[in-house]
Amino acid sequence: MTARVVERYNPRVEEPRWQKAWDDTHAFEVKHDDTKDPYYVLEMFPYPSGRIHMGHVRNYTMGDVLARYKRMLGMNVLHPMGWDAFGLPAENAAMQNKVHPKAWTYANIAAMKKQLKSIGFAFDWTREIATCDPSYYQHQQKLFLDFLKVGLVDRKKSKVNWDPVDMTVLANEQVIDGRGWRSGAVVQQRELTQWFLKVSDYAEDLLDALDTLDRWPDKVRLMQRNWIGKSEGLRLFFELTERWQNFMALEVFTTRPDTIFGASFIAISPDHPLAKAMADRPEIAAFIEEAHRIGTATEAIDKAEKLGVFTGIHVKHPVKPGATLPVYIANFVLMEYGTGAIFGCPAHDQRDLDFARRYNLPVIPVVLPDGADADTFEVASEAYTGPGRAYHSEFLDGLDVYAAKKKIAEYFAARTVDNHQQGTVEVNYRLRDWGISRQRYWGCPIPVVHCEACGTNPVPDAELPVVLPEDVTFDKPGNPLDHHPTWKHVKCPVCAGPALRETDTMDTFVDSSWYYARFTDPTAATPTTPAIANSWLPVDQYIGGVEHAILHLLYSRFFTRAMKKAGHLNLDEPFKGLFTQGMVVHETYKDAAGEWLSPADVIVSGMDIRTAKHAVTGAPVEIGSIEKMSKSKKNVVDPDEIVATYGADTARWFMLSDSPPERDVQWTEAGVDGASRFVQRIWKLVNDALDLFEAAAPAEPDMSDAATAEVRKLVHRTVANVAGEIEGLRFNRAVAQIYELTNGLTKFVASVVEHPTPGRTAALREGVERLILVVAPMMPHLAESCWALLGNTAMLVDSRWPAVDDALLVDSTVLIPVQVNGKKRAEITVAKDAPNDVVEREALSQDAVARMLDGKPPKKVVIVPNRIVNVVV
RNA sequence: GCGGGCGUGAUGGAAUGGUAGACAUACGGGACUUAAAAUCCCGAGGGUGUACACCCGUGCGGGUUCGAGUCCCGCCGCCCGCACCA
Repeated sequence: MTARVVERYNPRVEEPRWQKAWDDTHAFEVKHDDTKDPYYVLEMFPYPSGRIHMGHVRNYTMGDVLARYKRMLGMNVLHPMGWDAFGLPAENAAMQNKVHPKAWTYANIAAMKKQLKSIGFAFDWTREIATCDPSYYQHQQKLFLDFLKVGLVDRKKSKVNWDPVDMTVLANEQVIDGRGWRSGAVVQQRELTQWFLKVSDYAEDLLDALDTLDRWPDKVRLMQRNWIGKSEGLRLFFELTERWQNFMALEVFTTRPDTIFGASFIAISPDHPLAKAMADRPEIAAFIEEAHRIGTATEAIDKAEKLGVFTGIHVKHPVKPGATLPVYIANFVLMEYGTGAIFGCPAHDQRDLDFARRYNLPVIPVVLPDGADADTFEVASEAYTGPGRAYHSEFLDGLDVYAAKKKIAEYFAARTVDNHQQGTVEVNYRLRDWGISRQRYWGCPIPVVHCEACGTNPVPDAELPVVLPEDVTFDKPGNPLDHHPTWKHVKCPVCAGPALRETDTMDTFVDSSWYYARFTDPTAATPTTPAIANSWLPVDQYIGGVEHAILHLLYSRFFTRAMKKAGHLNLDEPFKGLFTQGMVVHETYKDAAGEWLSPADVIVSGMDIRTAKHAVTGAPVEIGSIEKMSKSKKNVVDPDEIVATYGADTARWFMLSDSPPERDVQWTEAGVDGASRFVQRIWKLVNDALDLFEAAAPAEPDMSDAATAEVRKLVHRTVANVAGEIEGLRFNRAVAQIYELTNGLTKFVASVVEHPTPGRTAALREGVERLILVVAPMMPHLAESCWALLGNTAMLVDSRWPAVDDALLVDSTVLIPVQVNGKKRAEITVAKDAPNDVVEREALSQDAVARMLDGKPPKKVVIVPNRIVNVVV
């Protein structure tokens, strides 16, 4: 036998070769046909910032493994990719670099698409969509108009963060210490008329349906649950002791009506109508202004003291005849929640207690913890919010919190104040309607026209899309659409008189709220083709970052419901399975001057005490903490460089190895080197095996040969296990299984070389082929090269996942550990499913067991069949 | 503050209540080589011991169990989310 000269596997040649072959054969293009089972795997599409980063590589590799695996199972796999292409960075680039947002965005898309292609993802690129393209956003405008028709759109005033220099609305996260992140100007609270999508219409449904999402992480469901923030309570009227202007009564919302006997004050929000009506008094005006100032500095809320100002007004205590409660304006009461007014029960609410201590208001405990003594129980600096029984509460005394709430609700329901039922049971949600208006250029225009004569009217369907004008300038602050000389001047669609276009564009979260549906028929003349959308959706497996756990996923869930109502599809939940992957992190490096350094500029050495120096200057470098890869800390590794140096398969393999996918993975040189070595090991294994195949006559595996039987069991077990791990997205465990198989096969090659038989060689061929097939979803290029080397003329990409011989998964004998008092002392090999008495006899006959027994009979022998024996002495 | 998660070798991490440390990385030793790289083989939680072997060991302290990394209670530490939501 003459061993071939094995060239090292060269990904720089092989990878582009297979990428081209897949392209040429349209391997990943999927048609909507119903002969095969559909499977929809989707990764969160990227913002086209210009470069992909390792986080994308990790995210898309996971989806790709699943897509390729499901394809091998014979499923019709939809695996599309597109671009979340509207957004502020394009406008910033326009301002800084004098490049048009459209040109900038499409150049970035082209660059990133090239990068994604170089990693060999099995995307159906014929379905590519960019949300900034009129062919996409015209349908979004149609959806907006349809939502308007079915009553899911609202136009109302709302408070916004207004940057007076940039003349734009800022999101909360763009306000830093009360100032605009870009201009540094003090942000104002302004009331603007905004478009809203009525998410809150579905609050209850969005909450309830979380229970049906059993393939979502509990963590995400919990975050959504908290975000929706349902609370059940009572709306309760308090009558003023005497009328003040038009105010006869104050309405509060409370979830603790059972503590009404402990009430000692009323607090209203600085934005409450009563507070506003009193703003002519200087001390109240000053207080309101101060509260607003703190309100914008989000961080300051943490430490903000509970402050208030007394209004001079009192209300009648609703259950203590003759008693009154003072009314304060308090900085901790939010106008946006409930009624903007509360009653304070200091003994059982921490905020109320802090407030009461400051203003010397009474603290009256009315809930007694179980086991506490009514005579001695006191509330000092910590409010008691736990369960217990009502006391000091007259007709509620003795009832538990739940029963007391019920009874007091009935009591107030039967009374009236100021012609209102005094108390009404009500459910409140933290979730509010979704304000989608943005005073920006690079977004989807809101398709409405404002006419002085006819009011606000939708743009007729026939006139869609409302296309963004391209001749805009960014040299003035404010919205370029608003500055455009002609664009906004149109005829009113109703009276044909002069009218103005809406110049606000939509929040970019709208764009990403329905793209998964558009992918099912990306060239349809309507937003979706309902029959096609319904057959693909819901997405079987959605994969992305946990940072979208709340907003994007909640908005998408809302959109699915809204699109259903408007007749565009017929399902409730868009994503059946959700997986949130961890970040890619890397060490950080700083030089003596405190400047961040790129890993490429640093040489690290040493083991226990690691030191680093600059690659060029040799200057000492400080090794910093491990952080998410980010440009600002320079701890990024460029996928292009990795692909150029190691190849895409190495990067893919490393991203899947070691760390559980939901956790962060640390990018290390050593790890990448290890992955790269493994690529070569597989290549060498296949080449070594090939020498043996060429020398041997065809045959069946010889199961009478112990080494053959053993290796075949390993092969079939691994195929079965890897399938299970991929299904469960436990890629790190799949990787470990594949390592074990490779180790096993490498050893087997040596034994076949030593004692070659046709039966052994046949088993080796079976093993090597299956190894390549199970590796294929993870390292598709290497797998194709090996597959071709093994003599296959058809591409592996069209191969099926290998069948498993179940008979090889069960052993006739089992190795069972024997414990004495729970500590392992011996192992026995017995027939599978051997009767307990046989197992017991065998176990007790072990030297180590006999020694521990010391001649005495065992107290007890626990036998778990085929698993373990525990002898209790 | 509230809610959730996590603490296992030098490192990333395995382990339906049933042999703790699979697999990988780093490390050490050996083979091959003029040499190195690559590759292959071997070793390895800590401790006692010539060996067979024994003791200790999954953040800390208790508990349940024949048996606990896993379940329960109480601490400590780290991470994440929400944050005056009445």
